[in-house]
Amino acid sequence: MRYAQIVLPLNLKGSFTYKVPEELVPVIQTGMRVLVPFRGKKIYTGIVFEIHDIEPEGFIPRDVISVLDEFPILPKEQIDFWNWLSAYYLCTLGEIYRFAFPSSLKLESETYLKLKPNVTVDFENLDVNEMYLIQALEVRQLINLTDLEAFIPKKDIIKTINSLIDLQYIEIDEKIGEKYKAKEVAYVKINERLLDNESLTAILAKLNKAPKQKDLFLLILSNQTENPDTYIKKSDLFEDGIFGHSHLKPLVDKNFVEEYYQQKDRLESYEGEIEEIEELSESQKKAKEEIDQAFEEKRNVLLHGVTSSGKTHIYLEKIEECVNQGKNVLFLLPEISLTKQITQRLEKKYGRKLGFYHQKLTDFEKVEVWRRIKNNDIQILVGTRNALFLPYQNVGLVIVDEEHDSAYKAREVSPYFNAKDSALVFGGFYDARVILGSATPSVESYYLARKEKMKYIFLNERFGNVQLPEFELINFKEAQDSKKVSGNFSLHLLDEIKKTLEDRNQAIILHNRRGYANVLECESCGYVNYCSNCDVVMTYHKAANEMKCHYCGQRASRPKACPKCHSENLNERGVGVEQIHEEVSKLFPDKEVDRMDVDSMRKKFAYEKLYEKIEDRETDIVVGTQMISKGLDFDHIELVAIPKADSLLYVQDFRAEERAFQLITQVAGRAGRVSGKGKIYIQTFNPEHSVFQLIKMNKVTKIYYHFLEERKKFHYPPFTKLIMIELKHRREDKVNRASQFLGSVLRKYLPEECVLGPERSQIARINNLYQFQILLKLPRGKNYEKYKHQVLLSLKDFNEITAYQSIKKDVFVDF
DNA sequence: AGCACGCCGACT
DNA sequence: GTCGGCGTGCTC
Repeated sequence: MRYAQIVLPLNLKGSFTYKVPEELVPVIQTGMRVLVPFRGKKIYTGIVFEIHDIEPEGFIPRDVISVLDEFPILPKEQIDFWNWLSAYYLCTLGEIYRFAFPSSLKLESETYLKLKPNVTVDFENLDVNEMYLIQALEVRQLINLTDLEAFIPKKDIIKTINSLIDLQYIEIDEKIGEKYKAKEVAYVKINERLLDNESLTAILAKLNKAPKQKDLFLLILSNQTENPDTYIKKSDLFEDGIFGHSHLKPLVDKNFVEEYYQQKDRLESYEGEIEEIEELSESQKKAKEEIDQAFEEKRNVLLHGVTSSGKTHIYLEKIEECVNQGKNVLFLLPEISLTKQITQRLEKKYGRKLGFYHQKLTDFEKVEVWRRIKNNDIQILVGTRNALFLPYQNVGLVIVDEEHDSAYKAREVSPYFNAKDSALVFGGFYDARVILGSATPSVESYYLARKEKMKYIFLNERFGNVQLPEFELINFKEAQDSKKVSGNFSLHLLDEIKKTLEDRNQAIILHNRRGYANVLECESCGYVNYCSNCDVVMTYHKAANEMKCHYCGQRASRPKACPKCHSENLNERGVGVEQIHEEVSKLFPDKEVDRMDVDSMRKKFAYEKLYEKIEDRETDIVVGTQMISKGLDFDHIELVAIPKADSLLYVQDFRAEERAFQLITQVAGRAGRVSGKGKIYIQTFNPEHSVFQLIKMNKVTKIYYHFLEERKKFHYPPFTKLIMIELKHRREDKVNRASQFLGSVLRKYLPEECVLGPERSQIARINNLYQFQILLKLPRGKNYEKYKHQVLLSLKDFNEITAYQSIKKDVFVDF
């Protein structure tokens, strides 16, 4: 007897045991997709994680219905990776499965209704809905549940179906079908048998009465004789509007013209020239040699290269080497929108052997990448965090670019894994080497590399020996006191911007807060506009003239008067990027000032358009949020200003200073990339702040030493491991009680100093769910697994309380 | 997760 | 009296 452990695309723990029927025993393998029944007639696509012959106890397993794959879709390495993810991040395999697979690859059965054979229906006793349904079934035989909503009110559906089943008129069935459809293109050609002169004359004679058809026939014929080897696209025939389907159809019906279809890739590939990469500079060569050496010792690498040091260059060399060894490369980026430079360079070299994968592809496009990876047609895959789950056969190199970027961390959907850390483990399973690259490595990675867990390689020189930009701290308090300010800008900064523009150069202004004003406050009664779903104030967006909640997305029109006291004096408080943009536009009325933030980039191709505008130097000043710190590599940006830099530090988060450092350094890196004369202006009330001082001095080792000292002092990572448990529920008292309970259980299992909280989350309510959190600070190293096991036990105790099962619980490991 | 079962309030 | 609200339990 053979049994299989099957993972289902549901948020359920572990796998389920199914019996493998005799006929499937020779074909089933781990990593294949199978169809299995689950709960009644419902059918799911599961994945075989294990095949064994241990008879289960306590229940009778059901049979595997069928095997969907000829070869395993998940390689062994991925199965190991999933198991590791599930154990490390305390999530279920089902969650990983759902996240990893495009939905077309995990078919679910759909429920259909049909009439029972040979029934006679007594319409007298049926109500309107029942009658509708029976009549519909008599016409269409099968109806799925979603179609039903079109003619029966939603709330009556269940009732109607149940009643008709009771009457034995209808029955329920499940159907499962392939969702993926290859994209097909229609072609036409003249029927070959007619291609001799005699038949052609006869046909043309026949078509004399239909001149349009005749012309179309002649068009196809001439195309075909001109280029006998190329196909004639059906859509091309109709392009100039002279002919239509009504002219072609008779020709096809009379068998003069044949129509046929060809499958076409949805994925556009580069078809242009293939270029070689340029030679490395001396310092790049040295860095590359160090990487080679580390790889010899099977060690991973943290490549810490200052902005414009040409990390990409080194990546390209390593990619080339890896491909030449017949192995494939996975190149991870935090967001696909910033792939322009790297993909342009890779495309020119690898053409069709390059693939992309990210969440913005359509489902069918994803399936096509899956197939190409599985067929080993892709040598280099550029993708975001979800690209870790493609069915790679042999990976030799993994590159995680901008490794410090928080986009590698998932906070929205489970599994809550960090793609940067996971990539290191992933590399281990494939026996591939990993390069983490950044100009501002995360404190954690820096620490690991310094502790020799990875090879640390520092590229301290910009490409072409170009100077790093110069930092100037502007004491805004002093400027204010001496009346040398205009709005949010010191006169000194405005002067510098003016000079930059006069030289026909460009400037960037960073202000990391969306909207126009943070709060709209009533002057007479102090009323502020709260979101009705969340415990946050609504942000005023002037461009859209509306109030937006940045947490649940709710929008409302801007109130004309205070809803409480009807005063019309509403103050705009807290400066947003829209306001800075407006201010700068007024200060430089004859210059082109553009804004770049999520709100202004929402339209399709808005980013691309602005990108080109900046590239063509039509834009003089770009005002934006953190978005402008990424990917804007242009030659003529010479000045970067951060008018309200203090706002970067006043964030309640132990990583606030690290983030501020990363953001400032990254945006500073946009300046003076070619000239080496970039200038950075940081306006602050606090020029003495150690982070600003350290950035200004540009002593990298000192900065990280500072961060590490702070982390050590307050027991934060990398010196401890954090796990954050967040509980959510519609009712505040309930989630409060539940988190108190979980807190006490955790304290029972763990030392007192490890458990912090529970406490109300910083935002106590989002989308009408009240949130509480418990923070666990666990020791690193050997004991960590032991402690984590205790956490699991606590969660198990908690789950056993049935009253708390409706509480949504999220566990963030390495929070 | 989703879906059925089962126990209490608001209506014909 | 019924309908339907959602809290609870289970799925190989």
